[in-house]
Amino acid sequence: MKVTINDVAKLAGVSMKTVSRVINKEPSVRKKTYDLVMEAVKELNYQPNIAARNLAGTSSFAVALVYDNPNAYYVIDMQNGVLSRCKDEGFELVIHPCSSTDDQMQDEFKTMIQRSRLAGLVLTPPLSEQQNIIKMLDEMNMPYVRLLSGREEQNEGKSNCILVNDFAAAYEITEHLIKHGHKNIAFVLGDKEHKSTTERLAGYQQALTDNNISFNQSLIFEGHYSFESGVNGAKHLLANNNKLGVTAILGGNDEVAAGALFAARLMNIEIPAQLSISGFEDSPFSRQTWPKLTTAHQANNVISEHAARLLFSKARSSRKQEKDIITNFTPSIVVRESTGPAPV
Amino acid sequence: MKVTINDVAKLAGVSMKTVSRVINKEPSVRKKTYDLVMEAVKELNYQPNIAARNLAGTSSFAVALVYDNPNAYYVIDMQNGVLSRCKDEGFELVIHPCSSTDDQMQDEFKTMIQRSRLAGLVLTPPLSEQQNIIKMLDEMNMPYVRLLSGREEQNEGKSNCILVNDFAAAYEITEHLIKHGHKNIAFVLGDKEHKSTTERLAGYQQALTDNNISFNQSLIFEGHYSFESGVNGAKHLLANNNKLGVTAILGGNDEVAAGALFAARLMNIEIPAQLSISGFEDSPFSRQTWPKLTTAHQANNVISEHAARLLFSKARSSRKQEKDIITNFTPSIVVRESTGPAPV
DNA sequence: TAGCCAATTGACAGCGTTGTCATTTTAACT
DNA sequence: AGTTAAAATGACAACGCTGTCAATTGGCTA
Repeated sequence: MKVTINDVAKLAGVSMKTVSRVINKEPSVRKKTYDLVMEAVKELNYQPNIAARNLAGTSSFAVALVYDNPNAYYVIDMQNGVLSRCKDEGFELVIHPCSSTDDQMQDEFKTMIQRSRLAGLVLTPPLSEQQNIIKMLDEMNMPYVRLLSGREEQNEGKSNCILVNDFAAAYEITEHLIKHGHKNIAFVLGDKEHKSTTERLAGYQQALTDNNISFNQSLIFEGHYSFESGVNGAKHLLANNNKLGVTAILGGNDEVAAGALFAARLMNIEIPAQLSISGFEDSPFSRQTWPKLTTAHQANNVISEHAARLLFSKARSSRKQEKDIITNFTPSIVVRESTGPAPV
Repeated sequence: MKVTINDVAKLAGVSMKTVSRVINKEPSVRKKTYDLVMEAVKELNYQPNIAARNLAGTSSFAVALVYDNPNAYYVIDMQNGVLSRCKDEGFELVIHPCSSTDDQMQDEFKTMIQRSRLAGLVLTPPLSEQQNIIKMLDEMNMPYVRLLSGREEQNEGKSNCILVNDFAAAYEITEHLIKHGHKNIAFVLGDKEHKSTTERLAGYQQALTDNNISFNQSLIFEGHYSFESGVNGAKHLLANNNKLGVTAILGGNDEVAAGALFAARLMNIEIPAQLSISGFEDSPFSRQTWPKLTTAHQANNVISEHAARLLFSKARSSRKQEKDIITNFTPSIVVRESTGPAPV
């Protein structure tokens, strides 16, 4: 029942170590030997024992995904992306949800790392922005990859980051609206603690500036990344029979946009005839509203898969200090039914 | 940096094996010795090495959660529930999303099991209903716990199941509506392949029967567990200026209900004044609609935690064949703003 | 053909824990 | 105090693999 590396070695007529070399894709194995071993592996349907590999080897075969995010869609995408890479590379995935506001979090985090003997970690926002965490990992000499909201050109002192260019996404969406004749474009922001919020706001402002539209603070609603916040924000912005003359609303993310959409409906405002609404992230949420949301597609599963790939390469070549790698992802706008020409 | 069981043993002045006994909460360790060891453990901040435990021990310290469910909220709840138990018990969690329709699924599944050397698995619907999977696990003699939709009294040939009583939930919601004067209660069903769908329908029918309301097939819309299906279902049921005289709609789950809600709004139907709507599951979804949905609360994180607990106890006492344990969870109705008295 | 270096392969110890079984200690009896 | 069984503890091998380093092989030059 249980097939060990020794069984394979015997069948192939080589030593255990050679089988090990083949399994681990080490160089300096003759092609002929390689084939011989692989044949035996297939014949016996040999499955390497992860525990033994972790124990014996100097490096481990597990990575952790750390998150503190209430958005289930986001988390699932992240997991699936990392997981698909893990499968290919024979790694295990340890998921570690946590609360960044919890005092004990850091200790617990450390415990988890020590227990699991990780090859590395993937950090998602907002944890990826937390300096104490980064510092701890550096001290432990533990490889990690961070997912951050940011622009490539701003990369100062950052290393091993995957940047999501929320600035560009917001710019593009705003420009899309401007091209459709919108001038009074409101924005229901997400949590201000999140870098993505400030980046999206900045992109929005830049687009206005580049199109000679002056920024109007009263069109900005400081909210949260939630449906309710979208409802409240839209209600506020459209108050008094739309005194402000808002013709478009950017939602901080899709949930916020969905909330805004709902509030507008309650006020008997036609979407997109009377009001355009857009979100960010292209979560399933944006397809569960009606009309469907124009949003900025952010391929979280692709991004997380990339993060995992980066982490693996980093973990493997731990001796030669790789250059600090930065990868840039720019969401692309997806135009659906919730945006249209500005009403005349 | 790295603290082993040997370090603890030396500090405590006992053998490694005794430390091992303490760590594993084995009996036959004197209280005094126990305290001594625990003190040393704390002083050194000793963390047992999972890989070594898995390798050396006869049983392993990892369980898998297997799912094939597009509902992100559901999956996250399941994960968190199992995970919290894992943390307490020092187990690792391996997550295994898969596609039950995929041909290769079963092979891949088997590979995963062999690689990970699991203590057991938690199976969620619809995989938990698939006989080929169950059979395979039985043949492999691999412990598992199944989450199923069903009623305790129906338990035939089932073992180690956690039953969610969707029948009772539907009954309760239907009765709630009947008590509020509703007679023409429509139902937008979920996927008919899911046991939960037939169970919910049966509960609905029983409640009608018990209250002398005849079942009307035209009030049933066979849909899917999706927002869009809810929209379509409601449109269909309320067509022709509500020819059928529907005063309430049950959504197959919260997503479906949210869709129905949206469709109703589009038709300028006031909720709940003119139409009551309810869902199932009490996912965050039900709080992201407006008005918030009346639904049947199903504590998935509690359920999954319970499943994990059951699995651990099963995995530990593998020799004595425990009696086939069945646990029953009955969702409880949560009345929010989407239901009210029937219009007169 | 011998000689030499690099490429390839193998022998063996050891990773940190637990299972087995032997040994010691304790408690409970004569 | 002496005996005995039970409880508590310890010594040591083993889990399945990889790192180290030594041994072997092959290819090439002289």
